Amino acid sequence: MLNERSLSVSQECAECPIRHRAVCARCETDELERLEEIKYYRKFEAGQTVIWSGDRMDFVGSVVSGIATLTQTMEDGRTQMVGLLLPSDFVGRPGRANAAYDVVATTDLVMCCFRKSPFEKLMSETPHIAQRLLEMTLDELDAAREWMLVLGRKTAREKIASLLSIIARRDASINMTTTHGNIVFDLPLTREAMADYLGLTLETVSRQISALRKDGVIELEGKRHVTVPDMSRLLEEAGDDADGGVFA
Amino acid sequence: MLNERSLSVSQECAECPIRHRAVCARCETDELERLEEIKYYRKFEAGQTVIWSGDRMDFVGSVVSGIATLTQTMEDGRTQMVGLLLPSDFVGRPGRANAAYDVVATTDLVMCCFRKSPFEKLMSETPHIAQRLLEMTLDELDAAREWMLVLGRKTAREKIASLLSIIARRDASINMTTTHGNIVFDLPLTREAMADYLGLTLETVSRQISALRKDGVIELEGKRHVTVPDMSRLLEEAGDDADGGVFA
DNA sequence: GCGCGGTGTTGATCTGGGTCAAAGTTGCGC
DNA sequence: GCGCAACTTTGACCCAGATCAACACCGCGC
Repeated sequence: MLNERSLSVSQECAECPIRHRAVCARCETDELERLEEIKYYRKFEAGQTVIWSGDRMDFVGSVVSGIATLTQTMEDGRTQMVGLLLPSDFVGRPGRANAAYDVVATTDLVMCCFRKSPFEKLMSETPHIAQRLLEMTLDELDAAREWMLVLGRKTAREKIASLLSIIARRDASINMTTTHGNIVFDLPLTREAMADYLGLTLETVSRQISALRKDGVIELEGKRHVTVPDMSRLLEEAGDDADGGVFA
Repeated sequence: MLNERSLSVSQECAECPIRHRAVCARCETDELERLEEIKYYRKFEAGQTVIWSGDRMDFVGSVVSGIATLTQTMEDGRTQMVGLLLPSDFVGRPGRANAAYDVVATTDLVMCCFRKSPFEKLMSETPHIAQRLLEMTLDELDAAREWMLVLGRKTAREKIASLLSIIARRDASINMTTTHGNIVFDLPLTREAMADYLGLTLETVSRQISALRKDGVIELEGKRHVTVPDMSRLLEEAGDDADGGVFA
């Protein structure tokens, strides 16, 4: 979690992923200076809604720390998570006035935001920003399509294994928490949120997690702390070839 | 279908969606001239594979006429369609060497292609190309996420209705084939392809289409020719609010 | 006209995951 | 430390859609 110190003018840039990854990788000095003018931070507590689908959205931004979800809900209450936002992920769509999805913080969350219209102006004047966003959007599109295979064709057990694989990988790239070869991480989602991501019920999620534990594919400490003794085994359970699959 | 006449140098630009929609909308003359150098057409017959997942892909392009599908296949043969390419849709990913999905022509198909590396160079020199691609990619991402809701949370009947809605709409925007209020179109997909799109079996697709016909939601002439007497009824069956939903 | 392969329909049966219900676990405010 | 609420697990039963099977339709080559 970002402390006040790190939010001071001189420090924040080093901490802000969008500055580094989406906008600033190849920025010149004058662009950096302009960015300062339109940038601000927002903090949310676990459970808080960042924005409701349909609401006016006058900013874009990226996750600095914490986790948020993107969900769609039908009138009768069925909900489907369509994206998981981890640190460095970009939120919001240049050129669209209203949010298309509910964005909800599932942990305490810090976002680095940019007012939209100046951001768009900056983008139109700075070619590599659009290119960087294109690259990121294409990655998201690949992830969404990979997830379509999970939702459409995988069994409940494969779905759980796929989700654990993704979390393990994303988490590893941030925290590098491995203990003598084991991969160790905390589930950032409740069983219900996992169910909404996977197109299952929470009961089925619970049962399949129990089954994977019973079969030694994962180890559980409490409800959330997971150890994966053999990642290739987990990938196999997910129905991916060991060489990549969901991680492409 | 494009005839030879329309492929001559002076006519083709008017017919080529990418030129108009993805690249040329705001091009200057010199850019148009450069584009000519790297542009070529490819034709495919129904059933032909445009490119296999994993193969080297040295072009990007867009569909001029006909329909293609984007599919993923697991080792055991389960397949999931992750995209439907209709005229004007863009194919390929700047900055990636190999195809991520199988692309298959489901009807006779004409594509307008650009050799990739000159296209990328052009893109880096012409800001609005990257911006246009970003816009298109964001639209595709929205479509993919909309489809995640269909795959994860809708019933078989709702899935069929959702697919019919999408085809009706896309088709209408191209052909405007409505007869005194009715929406009329031909299904461009086999029952099996529909099943692969919807995460169902072909038997279930067949049964649900029969059920929708029996209930008067659609009318069928032969296996493929569909009439929708009441579009809002179809949208209701799809589980979308009448105001947009899948069409957002 | 006939046979054949691709496509589509329909029926019978099975089953993975949903639904309903109950009880266990954890953490927090008082 | 108690009580409550949120979260999780587990069991019993059910049903939507898968699977297996048979047959109908249709265009095409001979």
